[in-house]
Amino acid sequence: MSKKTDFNAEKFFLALSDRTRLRLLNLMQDDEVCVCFFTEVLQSPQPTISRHLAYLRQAGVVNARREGKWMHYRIVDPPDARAAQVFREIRAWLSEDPELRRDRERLARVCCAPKLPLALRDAPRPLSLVSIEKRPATS
Amino acid sequence: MSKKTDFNAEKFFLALSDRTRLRLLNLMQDDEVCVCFFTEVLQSPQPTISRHLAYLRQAGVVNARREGKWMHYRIVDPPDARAAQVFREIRAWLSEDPELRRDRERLARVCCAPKLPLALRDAPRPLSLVSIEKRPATS
DNA sequence: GCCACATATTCGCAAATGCGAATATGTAAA
DNA sequence: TTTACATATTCGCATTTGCGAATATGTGGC
Repeated sequence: MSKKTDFNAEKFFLALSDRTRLRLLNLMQDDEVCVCFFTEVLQSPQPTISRHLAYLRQAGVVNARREGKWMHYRIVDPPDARAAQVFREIRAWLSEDPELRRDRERLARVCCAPKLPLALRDAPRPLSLVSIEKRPATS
Repeated sequence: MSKKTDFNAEKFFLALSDRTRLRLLNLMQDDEVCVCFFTEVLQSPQPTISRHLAYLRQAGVVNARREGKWMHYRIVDPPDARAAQVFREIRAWLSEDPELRRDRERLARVCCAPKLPLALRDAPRPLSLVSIEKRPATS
């Protein structure tokens, strides 16, 4: 029904006009992220997260990739060059927001914690955080 | 109830998530513009235009200035420097949209027309267009 | 004061949205 | 195929939004 190319500005801004969705995008800043980490970091029910991710997908600002049972979401740049530039600047702007900063820290903490919350024992971690996690101890 | 400084991103994006409001902002690109021209160019009922302008005002993206019976609206940059940068880029991006281009042309035509539509005989024109209008004939 | 005019706000209602609860789908493993 | 688990979608329902119609407000001129 809708083609890849029907990216429009109103839909784009509507996707960004909700705090939950901004928080989700913020967590994908550096990497694709598995849905289970979104629910853990935002402390929101899974259907809520899923619905907001669907919203972002339909607006064309994220892609989903399946890996076994897990779904990874990543930011995708809009086809139009100026729109892509705008989107990058928006992300840079938002990343300074205090709550969003805390969210990213929380994601890092959750991923690197030696004792993961029960549900996340085998969940695939965001790549950038895995590399931190696997860094040899400074001893 | 709400202070000048409570500019937030969600509200900002929500303000931009509607075609009518994007068209309004686009018409203010170069100058402040009188409400009567908005209704003329967009061909929408006055209360609709007024409501959307109020929306933009509450989001902190435009200011209103009264001049006698007329109200002039102009774009105002957000207090945060990065937000302001983002807003400028957004406007540059949008100004390439075909419909928005046509709207600006239509505004120029309406303002410069020797026979103004009945209601706009005495309406104050946007400054940049007035200067075009008053340019001496090339004869 | 009254009137005319530009713009803003209110009101009522139809349509859209958001959310929790329940259910469905897709995948892996036994 | 059955089970378990991660994620997506559907369903009801309460809340919000958008719009036209009507009305209110602010201003200038008489």
